[in-house]
Amino acid sequence: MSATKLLYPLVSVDVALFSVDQDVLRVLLVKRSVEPEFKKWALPGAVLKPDVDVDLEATALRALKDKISVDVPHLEQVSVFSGTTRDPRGWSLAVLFYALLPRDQINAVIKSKVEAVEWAEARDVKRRLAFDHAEQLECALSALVAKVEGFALPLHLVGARFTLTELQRVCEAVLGRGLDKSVFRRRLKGVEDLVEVEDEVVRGAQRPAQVWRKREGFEF
Amino acid sequence: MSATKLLYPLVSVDVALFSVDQDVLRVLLVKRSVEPEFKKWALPGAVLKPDVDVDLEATALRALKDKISVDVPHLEQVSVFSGTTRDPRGWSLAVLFYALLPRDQINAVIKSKVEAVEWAEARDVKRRLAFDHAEQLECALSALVAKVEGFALPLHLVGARFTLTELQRVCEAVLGRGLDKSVFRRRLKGVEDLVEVEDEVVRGAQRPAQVWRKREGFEF
DNA sequence: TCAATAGTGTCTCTTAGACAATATTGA
DNA sequence: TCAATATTGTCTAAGAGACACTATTGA
Repeated sequence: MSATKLLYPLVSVDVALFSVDQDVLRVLLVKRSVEPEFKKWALPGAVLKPDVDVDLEATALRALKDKISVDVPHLEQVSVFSGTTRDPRGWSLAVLFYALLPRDQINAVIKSKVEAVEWAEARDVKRRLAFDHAEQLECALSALVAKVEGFALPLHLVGARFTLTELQRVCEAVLGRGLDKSVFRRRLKGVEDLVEVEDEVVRGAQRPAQVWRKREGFEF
Repeated sequence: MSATKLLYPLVSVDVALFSVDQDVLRVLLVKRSVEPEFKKWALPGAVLKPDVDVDLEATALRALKDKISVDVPHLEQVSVFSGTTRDPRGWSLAVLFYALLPRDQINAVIKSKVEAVEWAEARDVKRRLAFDHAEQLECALSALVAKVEGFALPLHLVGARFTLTELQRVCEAVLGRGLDKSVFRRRLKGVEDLVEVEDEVVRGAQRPAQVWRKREGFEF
């Protein structure tokens, strides 16, 4: 039991998969079906399999493969958590990623009979999380917020077609605070990743809203 | 040979130790004394020893322990490099840190007979580096520059006592560009980490310069 | 016409950047 | 006095934030 523990660390990957639903930023949690931390809620994760994964991104993708039925866009490495105390099995090392799922694909989550899954409010997770996943979630959330605070548009979180107001709502959900409409749109002026969809509008009981799409090859 | 390779990744830590000398940002390189990449220049590194290191920061400190004779202040995790191709020994995972050494301690580097060491210009390393260390160095440098571009003062790079002009030169060395004196000093107004040392000045063939020190418990 | 939301304009205040002016020393 | 660098001040332009205004629809 202890020889292996001491010679090799347990290397794994955890992923905070974010999406926005009903103007609320959510993160995907799974209920653990094995020991340790059996039946506790946790971020999706996977133990590194050197014979299967070409690198840690591959491990991260594998961690999500049986959780959602679509390809995960935008995987970003956040940080590493390591040491002797974070996992009861001994010396462990977890590389944390975050991933973004468009709001129109939030139902692509696979409902398994083995593992319960849940879209929890990212800022107000009711569950007590396994291992150091509460800290990891906080860390991933900070990284995402920092990026959006720096004017990056989280285009991977909106659907294929969207209005500027929808985009603003998504940013507000990520940031956890309201934004001024005028200031927000002023910023969008020079953004190359936004493309106007001509002759397409969303109608309601008000002035029609212009529809936009993402430029091919946008990054974030 | 291959069973171990496939079951466990090689986990190591590399450290980019930066310092400023003669207004030039430098990074510590060591000449490898063992295979693989024998005799090539590289960032200081260490293989994780789970029975010795409590976490990866401990591994990073150990990687520098026989390189410099003083305590390393400010160790910061940057990124992880992983995969099957970056190390000839097989599946490997390297966690990159950067560290800062005050300019007045740049001679605390231990000259070993086994390993040659060198303070190379961080932006213009003449050597071809081992493994993916060129990429790692670029990554660490970017992280450091980003932090200083965001107005953080790299106080760990200056000596115990310094003038504001010296501090400016250090920032310029890190950023790789000149800064406006007036703008720079305007920013310093509200910085709590800077403490004026009363009745101490540096004299030369000009108006004396006020001497400053770092506040106890400063972070970066 | 009105409610509702889309989209734009305007004012102020802060700050970065450029550059000038002043201060204080040793030689 | 002069050269050299420290330290401070001033002007301008760009941008953020707050908020008001106009536009266009369905009911």
